[in-house]
Amino acid sequence: MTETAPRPTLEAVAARAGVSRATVSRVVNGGDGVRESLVERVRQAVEELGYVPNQAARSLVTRRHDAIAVVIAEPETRVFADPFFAMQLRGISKELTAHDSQLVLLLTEGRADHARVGRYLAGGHVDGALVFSLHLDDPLPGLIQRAGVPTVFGGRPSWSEGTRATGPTVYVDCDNRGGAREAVRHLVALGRTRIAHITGALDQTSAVDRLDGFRDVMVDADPRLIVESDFTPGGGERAMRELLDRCPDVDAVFAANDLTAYGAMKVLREEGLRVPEDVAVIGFDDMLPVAEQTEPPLTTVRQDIEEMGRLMARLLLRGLDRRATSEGVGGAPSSVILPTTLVRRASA
Amino acid sequence: MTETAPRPTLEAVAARAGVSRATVSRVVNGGDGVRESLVERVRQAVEELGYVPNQAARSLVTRRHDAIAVVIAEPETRVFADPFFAMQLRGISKELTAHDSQLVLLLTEGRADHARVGRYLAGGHVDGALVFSLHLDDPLPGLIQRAGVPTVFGGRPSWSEGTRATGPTVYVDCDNRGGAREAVRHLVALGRTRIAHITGALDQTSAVDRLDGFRDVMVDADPRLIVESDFTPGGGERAMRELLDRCPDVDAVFAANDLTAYGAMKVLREEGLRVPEDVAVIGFDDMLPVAEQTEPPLTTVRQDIEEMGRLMARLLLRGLDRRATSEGVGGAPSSVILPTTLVRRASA
DNA sequence: GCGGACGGTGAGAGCGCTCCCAACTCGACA
DNA sequence: TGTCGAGTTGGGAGCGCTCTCACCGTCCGC
Repeated sequence: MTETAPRPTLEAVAARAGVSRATVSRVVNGGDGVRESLVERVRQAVEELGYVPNQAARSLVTRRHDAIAVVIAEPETRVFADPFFAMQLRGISKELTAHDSQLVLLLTEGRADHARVGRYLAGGHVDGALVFSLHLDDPLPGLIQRAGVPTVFGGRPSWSEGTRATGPTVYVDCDNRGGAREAVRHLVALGRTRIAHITGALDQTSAVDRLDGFRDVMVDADPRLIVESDFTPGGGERAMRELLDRCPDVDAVFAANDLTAYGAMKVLREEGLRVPEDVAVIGFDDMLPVAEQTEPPLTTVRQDIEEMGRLMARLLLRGLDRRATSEGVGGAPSSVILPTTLVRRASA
Repeated sequence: MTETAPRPTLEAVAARAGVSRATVSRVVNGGDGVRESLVERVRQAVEELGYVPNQAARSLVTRRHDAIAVVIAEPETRVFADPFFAMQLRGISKELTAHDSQLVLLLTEGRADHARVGRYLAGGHVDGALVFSLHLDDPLPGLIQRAGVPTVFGGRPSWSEGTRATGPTVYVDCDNRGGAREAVRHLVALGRTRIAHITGALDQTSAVDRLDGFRDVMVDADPRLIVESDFTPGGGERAMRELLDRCPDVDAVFAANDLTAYGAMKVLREEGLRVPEDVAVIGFDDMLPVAEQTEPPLTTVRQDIEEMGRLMARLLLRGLDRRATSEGVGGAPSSVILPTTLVRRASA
């Protein structure tokens, strides 16, 4: 347990370097407009005293924090089990690093956490927030809105159709519906007729949109061929069992994501059904560690998850810069929908 | 992109409630020693204005932040692929929530990140830090020490034998060496004679300690039976291949963790070797999602990872409270080594 | 040789909050 | 009736920093 020492202040550095506080501040923040010899002297004093600016004091006046919160409304167990988040974070992380901003990860699980995260955001610890994995009746957006923290959402929020009081909602998503359509059309093209869909968690728009895409193609699908699930491998297993139970004649499955497809394929194998001969399987996400490891390799809808993360961060940062400068340069950032592509491997 | 509104200050609330700033502050911080009627009036004013305290201003004077940083010195891809971290975070999270502190997760990957994280910690954003997954020549501890942030380490740091200038290092770890010994003894008891060890990343003390435990039992082990790896499934596969190549007569493997064991078993299966008949396998961690899913279920050394996380948080918080109050109450926290237990399943 | 422009520097206000201390109000008690 | 303390409340300093603005010397042009 390292012990704290009283930390030197600007004042101390100023005294040591024989200049004013203002000059030290200038040097610490870039050193523009300060004579070279003084810059050097101040730098040395900073070094000798081990001076580090007090962020609280700085933020108090600048109202900037050089930190961005990433809020994921899922319990740790799921966040860490799903490579999806890792990939988004990777993208975000890269972008923020380039902007010299710190990434602060906040996980929320349950009401109490929501309130705490709300307070954290409202308390002014960060300049903005990237919010993922919203659920339908999530109180989080409301809290964030009240907190007045600029936010970009990952995935289309449920209210995205309308406009909130505070202005347009900015989000980044992939073309869930279009991607789903393409996947199902592919199954149709393969001559499959009993095409099922294992949905994602339907309290999230991505799951709803993919389901809509499925229905776009299978206009009058047998309702028994649609099984609700939750984006997890375990959920995929349960759903597949139920599906086989209801419709033993199913010959294709479009799973809401790769993890679900993985679980489904596990059950198919256990039941002695061959993929793709007996049942063709398509996933969604193209999560490489999953999709390439399945037996057989998974046909899936690719979305560039890392790029989504990067884009979210970029939109947020651009929005922040915009308001910091002359408010209006370059136009307000708006939502982005990224395209998807069907990746054909062996499972369908 | 939600827009910011100018946020009300204490002053504004005070004016609205017709009291002084000091009184509002008292109410906001618990309301002790304020007449009930005033408390009510202030509460209402707070509500009406949507007042939220400015943390920067508060921290500036209290020097507290009610936030703890968790620093993991691994790239996102690994952090999110390894359930180990998820379980620790779960424990930490529970403990911090109970203490009403916010968990701030910082991942560092590479030099640049280290510097940024160092600055973040030194900048006084958090009250303390929990640091994981240190590597041998990590500059992080040095930076943290300079930052003067109270820290508890997860896993024994390499310098733990000595004492640093700033006082004793506090860490939480499990009995890696003892656990390893027990595992290997079990293999010996099973009558195995060609017992191999696939190590973890040897720039981490946990891997070194487990290797030492292996050697404690296999005093004059054939050096070819020790293969270096890196705690990942892929690494386990590669190591197992190399091992089979070097010593086709191997009849038992003690893997440095469950993920490695998983990779090794995959290779054994591919090579047509039966577990445990031909080769017995033992892992380390008892990571349930992995250990129970393998074919056959994995015999392994259990450590209570979640408890480790909880304990780390508790030690840190206790240390912080101690210094906040009369400095010395209850004695300085010291490191804790948790016991391990061998969990016998089918693989050995 | 003088006024003005200009780069460099310091003084000081103030960000929003906490907390010490003085002041003020009562009721109790002598 | 005067005094005292307990219980409340407000005033004001100050946390460490940034940023405006006034000031000071220099150097240029006329």
